[in-house]
Amino acid sequence: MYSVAEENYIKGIYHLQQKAKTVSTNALAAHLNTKPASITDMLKRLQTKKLLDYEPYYGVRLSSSGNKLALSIVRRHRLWEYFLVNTIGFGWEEVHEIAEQLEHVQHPALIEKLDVFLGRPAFDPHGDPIPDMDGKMALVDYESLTEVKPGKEVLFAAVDMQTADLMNMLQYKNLKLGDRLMVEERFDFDQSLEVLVNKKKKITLSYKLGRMILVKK
Amino acid sequence: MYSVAEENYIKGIYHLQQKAKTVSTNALAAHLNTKPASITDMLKRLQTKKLLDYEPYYGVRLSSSGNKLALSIVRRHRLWEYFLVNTIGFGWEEVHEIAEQLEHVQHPALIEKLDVFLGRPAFDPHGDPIPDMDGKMALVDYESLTEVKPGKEVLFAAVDMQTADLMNMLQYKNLKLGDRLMVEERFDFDQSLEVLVNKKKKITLSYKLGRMILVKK
DNA sequence: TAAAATTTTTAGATTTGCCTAAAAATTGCC
DNA sequence: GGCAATTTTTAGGCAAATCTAAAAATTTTA
Repeated sequence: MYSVAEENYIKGIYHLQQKAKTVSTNALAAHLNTKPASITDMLKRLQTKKLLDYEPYYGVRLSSSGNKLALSIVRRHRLWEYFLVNTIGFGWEEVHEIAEQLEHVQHPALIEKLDVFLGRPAFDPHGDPIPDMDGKMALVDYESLTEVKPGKEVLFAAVDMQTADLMNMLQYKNLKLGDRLMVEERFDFDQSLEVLVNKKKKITLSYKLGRMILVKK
Repeated sequence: MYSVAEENYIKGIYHLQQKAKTVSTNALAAHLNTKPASITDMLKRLQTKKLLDYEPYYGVRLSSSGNKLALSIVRRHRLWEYFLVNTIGFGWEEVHEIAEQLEHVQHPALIEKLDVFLGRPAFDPHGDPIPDMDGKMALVDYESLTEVKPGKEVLFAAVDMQTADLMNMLQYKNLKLGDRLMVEERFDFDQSLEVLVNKKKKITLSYKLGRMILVKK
């Protein structure tokens, strides 16, 4: 079995790999809130466990077994998030931190039983797809709200990163997954957006916030 | 917050304290599967955190804050066991090890929300009472089946310790909490028992097994 | 009650996972 | 292409939690 620290490294590399082919020591250090020297240490250890391909000075990639492990951690995390929101009534802004702990609970049958109880959900409360036992998950093709042509109606499908700050902000603006959004204006001055929500309410979103809102047609 | 190791020491001392006033280094080492030297180390650390009263060579007792912490860990453990059996369908023989991990997940609202969802159960699947938020729980006065007078009918109320071996054995003999038991014979030779279950089936129990079966009137 | 047996503590070492400071390698720029 | 800036690694150290072996204290027993 793998330690909590090891699992967090693998998961971190997995997430950063979604945006770039290989992951740098500094990027991983920032993501995991540690120092670069600690990253080098751990990469060497995970290398010997064949979870990743690590070439000093050239960044790191997950091996196929590392990728499999990452998907299983992501699966655990997202199923627990679904449970926390839909079964015991947490708000979506609170569950990320709890799921970070729950995802490391080890037991061969636990996640399968949880999945069955929850009804094998395909998406977590933030719109991210939940991998199945074999690591397969729904293909998603979200784009950021800042990239949508004004006048086109889209669906709020997911958030880019689940920081509590962001979730609280969305809560405050009363934006929920599934809302219909139409960009009415995009101002060149500060790139802020005027958005019509569900054909009723017009709200203002900063560029930074718009970037975090992922939508689909 | 306290580490997993610290919580396990506090919980171990709590359980051993149920049977004796003070807990010896050796007893705790056996209970936690560590060496006596490690126990001494940790007791000194927990002493400085005021969780216990430790007098070298004279055993240890939980302080009132240690006792409060122990009860909250026991509460978490038993609520998770209840969830695993009654919500997602585990057998009672499998859940102890999983709950050992889940009990260390830290979050101010998690256990309260879980408790509400479960309907504030008073007993876990092994018949042990679940402490409430203030550490209060149902008073139980169980006795071992080996101490019951032959001919007296009693209810199977709890098991003394939840080892997987014991739970599997009870599973095999088809004994469940709530069964009505009557000791028909107790043999002097090996102290084994002949027991009538639910007025229908007669089974044989070894002394060691009978000791683990806790009953009430 | 003194020697033997047992229990407990101390001393010193190990592993994991992290740190800081300095050295080495790579990249960026004129 | 060479110097400066940046990134990454190495070296050495630290804290938590464990271990073994030896010393000290307590308890048992003859």
